[in-house]
Formats: sequence, C-alpha cells, structure tokens
Amino acid sequence: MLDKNSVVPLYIQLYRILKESIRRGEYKEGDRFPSETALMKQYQTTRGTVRKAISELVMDGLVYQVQGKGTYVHVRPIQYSMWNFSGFTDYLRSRNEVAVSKVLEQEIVILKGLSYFKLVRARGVKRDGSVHYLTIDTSFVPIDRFPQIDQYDFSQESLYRIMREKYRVHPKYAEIQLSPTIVDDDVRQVLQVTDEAVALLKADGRVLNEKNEEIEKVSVIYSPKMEFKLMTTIT
Amino acid sequence: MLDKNSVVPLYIQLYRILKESIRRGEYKEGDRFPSETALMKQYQTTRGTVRKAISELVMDGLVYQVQGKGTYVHVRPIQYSMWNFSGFTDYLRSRNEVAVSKVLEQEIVILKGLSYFKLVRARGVKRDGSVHYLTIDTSFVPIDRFPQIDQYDFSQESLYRIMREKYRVHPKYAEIQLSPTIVDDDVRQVLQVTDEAVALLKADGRVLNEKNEEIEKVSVIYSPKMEFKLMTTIT
DNA sequence: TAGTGGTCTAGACCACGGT
DNA sequence: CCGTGGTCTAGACCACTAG
Repeated sequence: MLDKNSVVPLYIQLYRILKESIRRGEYKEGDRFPSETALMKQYQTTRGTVRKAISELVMDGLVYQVQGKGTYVHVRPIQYSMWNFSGFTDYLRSRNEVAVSKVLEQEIVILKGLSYFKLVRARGVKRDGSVHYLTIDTSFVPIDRFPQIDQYDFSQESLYRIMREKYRVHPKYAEIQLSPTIVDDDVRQVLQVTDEAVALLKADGRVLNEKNEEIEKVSVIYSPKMEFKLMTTIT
Repeated sequence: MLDKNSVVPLYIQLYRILKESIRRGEYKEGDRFPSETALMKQYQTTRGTVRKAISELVMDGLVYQVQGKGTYVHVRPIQYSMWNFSGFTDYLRSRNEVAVSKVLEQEIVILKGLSYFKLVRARGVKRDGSVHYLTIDTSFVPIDRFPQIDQYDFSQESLYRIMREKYRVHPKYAEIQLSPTIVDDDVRQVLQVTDEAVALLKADGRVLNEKNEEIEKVSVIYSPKMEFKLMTTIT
C-alpha cells in the first residue's frame, strides 16, 4: 500500500512498486498491465497519481500505452541509455549480476585553479568466477564541495551512494557528449579488446544536482561488449 | 491564444507557442520564464495544462524548473539527441540553416521475404554557397505499407513528411543502437573526412508508429563535425 | 510573508478499440 | 455498448526561496 505520510511522493511510491513487480517477472512480454482504473482502486488514489506513476514506467521503456486498448509490458525493456550514469550497480543487480569495480588511479589534481579528486575505475561484472570489465570511468569531483572524499574506498563503495549519504548531494542530470575514439593499448588490455582496428564509444560530460550545479565531470569508455541502446519519442 | 475546438490538445498548442517564443530569442540564457500562474491567466487555462506544456519544454532541455524560485530558460539547449530521428530539416531550419539532401542510392530490395524500398542519402547544410554533408542515412521502408513510395523525389521531399501526408503514418518512436565504426573511403569522401585514423559514430535502429509497428529500419553515419549531445535525468 | 513549483484530489468529457 | 487511455478543469495543501 501507499504511505500518505511519507516524504516520498505517492506517485514515486507507486512507480517503485510497479517497477518491482515487473522486475520480478509478474508480467510476460506484451502482457496487459492493470488498467489505470484498476490501479486507482487497488491503491486508493486518484487517476492523476496513477498516470504520473505509469508515465515514469513509460519513460523507462518498461511499458507502453495504447489508447482504447490498455497498458502493455515491454518484455525486453530498452536498456535505457546512459549506461552507468543512472546506476551501473543497480542495473546489474536487477539482472542478477554482480558488479565489480577496480580503482586504476586516484589522486588530487588542480584544474583551472580548483582542486578535484580524480578517480579512474574499471567497472564490470563477475560471472562464473571471472571478471569482465565493461567500462573505464574517469571522474573529477570538486574537493570544495566534497571535502575528504578521497578517504573512501571506491573499489567497494559506490560514488553516488557516498555523495548521497555522506554529503547529501543528489545527482539529478547528466549532460554528455558521445564520440567514437581510438584507444591505446592500456585501455584495450583492461577491456580485453583483442582486435586492433576497433574504435570504442566514449562519453564525456558532467553530472548536475537538482539546482543545476556541477558536481562531477566524467568520461567513460565503453567496451564493445556493451550495447548502447536508447529509445526516443519523435515529436 | 489557444483554440479549444482544435483537434490539437491545448497543452501541445501552448507548448508550441512557448517553444517558438524561446526560438525567437525572447529570453536570454538563465532568464526567468513566466510563472505557471502567469501563463494560466494569460492563456485562460488551468495549471495542469500549463504544467504539461512546460514539462514538454523541460524534456526538450529548453527550460528547467527550481522549486520556490521559478522556471528558467536554457540558452544553449542541449541538442537533444536523435539527430535526424526527430526532424533534421526542422532542426536546421530553427537555426536558420538550409538543409540539403542528395540521393546516393535508391532501389527495391528483398529482406527476409519482404520487399523494402532502400534509400541512401547524404544530408547536410548549405552555407555560403557550399554544401557540407553531415550524415549518410540508409533507410529501409516496407513496400507493403508504403506502396509506390519509390515514385517520390527524396532529394526534394522529406521522407517523414511523405509518410505523414501521403500515407497517414506518423513516426512516433525510434529505437536505436549506437556504435563506433571505421568507415571506407567512399563514406569518408562524401563526409569530407580527411584524417585517415578516425572513427565515426553510427546509429542503427528502427522507427515505430504510435502502435509500436515498425515503419522504417535506419542506419545513420555521422560526420565528426556533428556534436552528439544528450541530457538525461538520473533517477 | 508572498510567490514559486511539487503534489494530490475528484470529478468531467473525449476518441478509440473491441464486443 | 463498455472499458481503455488522453485531455482538461478547479480547486487544495505543501516545501522551498527570497525579500
């Protein structure tokens, strides 16, 4: 049920419940999802709230709606873009994979007169006892906003979880630029790319909080094993 | 003003009006946008409708909202992804550029027993009398859904405009996969890429109508002159 | 304290799809 | 015809920001 006294908005609570039910596999590809009216009654709320929750699922690519027919479940949801910008660890956990992270480099650097904590990590999954790295992430985090952030062990801890829990900073937006890149041997070795004549996908950008303040500069190089899919609406 | 008798929803009408006002440059970077209450009064509608219209602007990256403060305009809006999936021609026109299109190849092909109209185009802009090609698009359009589509001159006509106006088919979603690619000399020549050791960005995917039916298979190769930016919300 | 955006309610009418 | 999602109204209370 929904908790009207919670600080979490009702439509977010409902969204999470519905998302979890899909994740648990309660619906098959193309199955009818409960109608808006049914959800209204079941959760004792109004249609506006139900629609807001469903619209979040639509944006995630988990369901789609057809007027006059109903709401349907996307079996194979689009792996909604931004691999790793909105929760690498969570995404993998939802697929019953174990996320691993290795710190390749960690230091304090000065950029344009400001101090940043530079963190380079290889990130991937552990499957059948062996590790497959999928991305190499380089992050620059401003020290003045995150004092002593270099004390954490980011091979164990999630950067965003530390930001949220220890510094009360919530990543909200990512602005990134995609480009193809030809990488050097070090990178190829980490990502286990054997083919010499291969280009990799790179994303450079910045992460902002809810007030549009920059909280991280990032650069991610993706392994060719990763599929970079996205879905968009044409207006 | 808004036309209550139009088939176009009020919030879409309002969205278009507001978008156009931003495009005309009525607001500078970071300017306060009219408040929801002000828009409500000005356009004689309710807050729900105003919020729906503004939420479209937010998704376009044209404005952002801050609780307690107001709505602000993004001067340099994120060039919202999907270059060419949601209106290459319109995008360029909004920047006072002239779109050009050259047909490189055009034929009927059979894929998995079905007939498709294959169309390969170079697309770009004309500036100061010279043409700069920015993408090479390959489209496969199913003939059974678009009979005689091969009769149109796509160096002059927009594919989506023909689909909409002549066949009443409205592209609604695009599902694409991005990958880096190393291209051959023909492509490099068309896109005027001189550097040999360069990788280009490619997008492969399909375009669907509002009923999630596939209406086009596409593959686009982007010139390095194009910036591929996108913005996403972290949840 | 006044104004802003964020959420929520309780209705209404509509276009559409299937029976 | 009924049930679906799509749109719209007219309120309400809240958290947050700034003067």
